[in-house]
This record gives sequence, C-alpha cells and structure tokens, in this order.
Amino acid sequence: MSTRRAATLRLQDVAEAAGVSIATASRSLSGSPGVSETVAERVREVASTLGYVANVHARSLAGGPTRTVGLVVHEIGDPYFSEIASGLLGVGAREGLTVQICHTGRDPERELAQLRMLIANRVGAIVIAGSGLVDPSLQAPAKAELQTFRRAGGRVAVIGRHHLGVDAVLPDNVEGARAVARHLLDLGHRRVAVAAGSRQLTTVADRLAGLQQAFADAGLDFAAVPVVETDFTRAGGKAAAEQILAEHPGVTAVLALNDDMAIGVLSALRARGVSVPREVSVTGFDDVAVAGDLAPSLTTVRLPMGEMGEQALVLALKKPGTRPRRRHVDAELVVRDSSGPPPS
Amino acid sequence: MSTRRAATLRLQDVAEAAGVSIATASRSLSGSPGVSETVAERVREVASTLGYVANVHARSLAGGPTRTVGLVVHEIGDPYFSEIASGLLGVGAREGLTVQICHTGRDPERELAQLRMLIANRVGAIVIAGSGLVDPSLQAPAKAELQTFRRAGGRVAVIGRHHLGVDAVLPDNVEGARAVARHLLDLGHRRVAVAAGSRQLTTVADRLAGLQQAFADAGLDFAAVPVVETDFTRAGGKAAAEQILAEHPGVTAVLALNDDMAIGVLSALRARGVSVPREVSVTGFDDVAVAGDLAPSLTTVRLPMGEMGEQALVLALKKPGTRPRRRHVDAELVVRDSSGPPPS
DNA sequence: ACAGTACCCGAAAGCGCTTACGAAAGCGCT
DNA sequence: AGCGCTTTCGTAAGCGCTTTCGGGTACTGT
Repeated sequence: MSTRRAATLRLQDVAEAAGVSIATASRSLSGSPGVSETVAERVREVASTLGYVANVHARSLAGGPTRTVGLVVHEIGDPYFSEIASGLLGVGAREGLTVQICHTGRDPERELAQLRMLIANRVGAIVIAGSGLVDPSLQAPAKAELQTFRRAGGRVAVIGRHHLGVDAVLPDNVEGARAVARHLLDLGHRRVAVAAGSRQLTTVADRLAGLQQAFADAGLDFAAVPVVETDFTRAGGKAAAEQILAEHPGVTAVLALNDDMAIGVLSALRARGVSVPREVSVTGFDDVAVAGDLAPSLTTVRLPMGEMGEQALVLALKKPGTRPRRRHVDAELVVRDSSGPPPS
Repeated sequence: MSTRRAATLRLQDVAEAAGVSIATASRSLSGSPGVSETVAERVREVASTLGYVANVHARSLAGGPTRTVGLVVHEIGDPYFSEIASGLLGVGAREGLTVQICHTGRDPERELAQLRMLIANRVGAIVIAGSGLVDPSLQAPAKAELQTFRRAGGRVAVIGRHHLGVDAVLPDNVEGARAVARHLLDLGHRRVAVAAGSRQLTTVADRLAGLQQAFADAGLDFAAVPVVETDFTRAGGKAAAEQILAEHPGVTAVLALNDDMAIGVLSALRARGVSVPREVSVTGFDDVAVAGDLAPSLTTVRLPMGEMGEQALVLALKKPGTRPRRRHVDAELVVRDSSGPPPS
C-alpha cells in the first residue's frame, strides 16, 4: 500500500472557519475543559457542517485517547466467536470506536504475538474471547505484557475465562452445566458420557464442576462418568463420539460441552446409524444460531453471546478498578428435540 | 480510554544501538533504497533482538505506507461473512497487517458511514463483502468517496458484487446456479419455486440468470417459476417457505439462493410436517460450515468463502490497475441428502 | 481607583516516524 | 591532482493533533 497525502480537512481548517486557534478547536472537539460553552458549541457546529473527522493517527500520536479496541478470538469463523464479535461491534459502532480483530487459530503463540501487536498499535482496550494461554511459559509473559499495558492506561477484559487476572465477563458455566445434567438425570439417564475440550481451560473445569454438582444432588457418583477430552470443534466432537461409542457402548446420553462438539457428535451418531434421541440423547452448550435449526434441534444451554461481547466492551471502557471485576451473565437451559428418555 | 505515554522503544533507540542515524534506521526497516545492504542487515538484526515494533500511528502520520485494512460486512455473526473474514484475517496476519472490521447490520446508511470512517482512519485498503449500496442516492456518494480514496492511493476490493466499479472477486454464480437447477431438473422436478434475496443485488440477478439458463437448456420456461423475494436470512427463508407452501402447494423443490435461507426453509417445512427430500427437495447456495451437518444434510453450491476473503485482500494489495479487475472463483455443486427425486 | 483572582484563549513544543535535501566519500577519468 | 559522478548517510522539516504554559480580559473586593 502506497504513500499518500490525504486531501481531507485538518483541525486548522476548522479553527480558521470558527475564528479560533487550533488549541481551542482541539479542546472544544475533545471536550476538554478551558473553553467557554458558547465557543465550544460554535466550533462543534462548524466542524460538523464542514464534515471534519479527526485523524486518528495524529490524535493517538499526540497522546490523546485512543478510540480503537482490539478483539482477539480463536477463530472468527466459529459461530460462538462471531456472535460475540457481532455484539461487540454493535456497541463499538455506537460508541464511535473502531475495532481491530485478530484471530489466533487456537495457537497460543500466535495469541501472544497478536497481543503484542495490539499493544504496539496503541489500542485503547483489548478484549480477549477464548484465550488459549494456559501453558505457563506463555501465560506468564502474556500476563506481564497485559499488566504493563494496563499500567500505561490500557483496558483489558476477558470473555468466558478467568485466568489472566483482569476484568472478565463470565457466563454461569457451573449453573448451566448443572441444569443440563439435571435435565438428563431427570429423564432417567444413568449411563452418560461427556465430550469435553481441553481440561486446562477454566471453561471446561467450571462446566465439569457443574455436572458433578448435579450428580451429587442426585446422589450419584460423577467419577464413574467417562470424560473424553478432545477439543472444542466439530471434528473434536466427532472424535469424541467415536471413542465413546467404541469404549462405552451402553451410553444413553452424550453431554457435549459446547455446541460445535455436539454437532460433531450428532453427525458421528448419524453416520453410525444411531437414532437421536431414541437411542442416545445429545446436549450441547452455547446455543449458537443453528442449534435450533438442526434436526433434531439441539437441547443446549443458552449463553447470550452477543450480550457477552457487548458487556466485555462496556466493562473495558469503564474506569479501571483496582481489582479485577467480574460480570456474570445467565446460562439458561433450552430443551429441544435432541434429548429424551433413555431407551427402556 | 485515557491518555498515556507508551514506554516502548523508539526508532531512535534502534538507531543508537546500531550506530546509525534514525534516517538510515528508518530506511533499513522499511526497505527503502539508499542504504547499503550490510548496514540495513545490521539494523534489522538490532531491531529484532531489541524487539522493536514501529508505531503505526507515527508511521502513517508521517506518510508511510499504512499497514491496516478495513473489512466491511453485513453482519459478522453470519457464517457466510465470518468465514470470509476468517480467510481475510489469515492472509492479513501473514502479511503483518491489522484488520478493522465494521458491520453494517444490512443498513446502507451505516455502510456508507463506515466507509467514511475507514477512509478517515486512513486505512490502506478497504474490502467490502456484501455491499447493500444499491439505492442510487447512497451508491453515488459511496462511489465518489471510493474514487477519491483510490486516487489518494487507497485500494478497494469487493466480494461477490460487481456494482461499485472497483476490483472484485466473484464466485461463478451463474454456473453454480445452473448446476443446482440442472441437478433438480435431472432428478425430475418440474414444479419448483425459488426463495431469493433482494433482486436489486447483483448476486441474486446472477443466480437467477443461471437458473434460467438451466431451464432453457432443458427446454423449459423459467418465467413460470415462482420467485419469492424476501431476504438472505434464516427468517427470510422461513417467510419464503410459508408463502410458497400457501400459494404454490404442488411444489416439489425449493431452490434457496443462499444457505441461510435454505436453513429457514428446512425449518419451516419441518414445522409443517413436510418431509425432506421425500415430499420436497431443498437446495441452498454457499455451503456454510453447518450445511453438511444439518439433517437432512444440505445439497448446495460450494463457494470457497475463506478463499474469497483471501483473494480479495490479495487483490487489494496488488498495485492498482487502471481498470477494475475481476477474479473468479469456482462454484461447485455439492449433492447431499436434502435433494432427491420428486414424489411420484 | 487598584491589586488580586479566575477564567479563556493562543503560541509553541512535542508525539515517533518518513523523506526531501545536502554533505561526505569513493570511484574513474582526463 | 582535480573534476564530476554515483553511492551512502545524516540533518531537519514536517505529518495533524494534544497539551503545557503564559498572556490577556473581565471580574471581585477593598
């Protein structure tokens, strides 16, 4: 991309048109004190009739507040992340912010690199959705970078994890998982299996804890339940289903810990000719947009992903607190057609 | 977001460490001529061991090449767009570019506003996926903005449309549509209906043209085929299906012009107790990730969306030609379970 | 009437980078 | 040796903005 000199108006043009100095113009437009309201109003009016838009680069270079935020996700093509991004872009647009999206392809090294890039780009805030930084050798430097970023005035929020020591918006994973598990247990299922992503993720740990609680509530032993650990993708779900079918043939219900995996499970079962929910019930987690349109439609736990994206940005925009804050959003059981009583 | 002074290293630090002036350092790092290769190499080495990262804002302010590109989509939550974004982010990361994503919620006014914002932000290139700028009263100013943007050295590419007079990457909509239609006609379907998005979109026009060709090839009259025009969403598909069921009860196949609509059609048919494909065949267009996991899995036309995102960025990055270029990608029929012979 | 105070506003110094422009140095040639 | 040429590098002038600092103006109190 080539060098060029923009042909747009500068602050000076506005200042001249309003009959003030560029200092007052700047103050008026950015709402700084030290300008009488009458003058400020006039400048704003002139600026808007002229169609003036501040040069973000100059502003940020001069040390002004940065109106751009970075969003890092595993894979923007995944509905879970794209719906979060959608919510976040919504409030971003409303607030006049620009959003830089990076995706890491689930590679922690790339995640760290992207964080560094965002920081180097002087974004004002960073929102991390689905961090894969679990390995201490990468998590430690990431934490350090984020800390110095915050000390320099940057804002950080994480979605769905709580392992980086920063503000977080968290779905109620424990309660949601407990609800699905109870649902299946109430239906009479006793031989269930779990298809999970990496246990190193706090998400997985929390959801497993919820399952465990439901089992405990029913006086059952969760330790006997097979938990197959692959990863949070469709392929991971397929693999998990194959393994469950092979190693635990009597299972009547598969609890997938996210919808992508559940979709994989469904397709693996279909390929094997196993009928859902007559022979095996399947549940998911997230309630991505297609969950209701699958056949059978998927029983799952609804997370308000768009809202999580919004809240994360709102949280990041607020004045930083001294200690990390957590905002919780509800996780709600949605019963559809993929779950039913076990075969008798 | 607050004011702050970054505590990172500047070009001057690198220059001192390498024992050269900042001018030479700058030239070395940005690959400008006028520096001996030995010196340049040394500077680059020093920079990388120091972990120096140039300040994008300073660079862009000083008139250097802008390493950021803007992507505007209708709705990042839609799989079609998020998969395009995914491909584009991939090459973006590889090229060391940062990507700003805007979504317009299908609102042409917001689309224009976002375009203006990107231009004001001095991005180096703009990629538009799915423009809704069809109304002349908005399209004209948009074209004008884009033209001056290009004259100033900016690059522009459009995905899937060819109405803005700029470089475009286009799937072979005509051929793809022709292939699905032929598929259904070969199966013996004669009473078909089409569920389409707005006819003002070139996408729709092209796909309808393809259908028409297939009908002509078979010696049939396409004019007799009902085309229900709602919009390219799941809800639009549902509405279209309801209408088709009500007004054309004898239909044995519904051709949806994208997968989102097809999913809506499937769910409407399921709600009505209509069996697919036994009673009615359904086809889509795009082949989004879930298309193969639906039940029945969806017969559709595969567009390489990730590749389209990549190609668009590659196209935008190339030296601008004098005339708008077009790059075509293939559209390939994927036959799955949602299509079959009509009931006899 | 005058000093003291508060309030606005303008001049100017950068933010970190790119890039004219000019100086210095090396070369072959007369 | 001296000339002009090319090549390599440094000096310095901005890019458009924010912000400190100081000067003006209009008040207040005595």
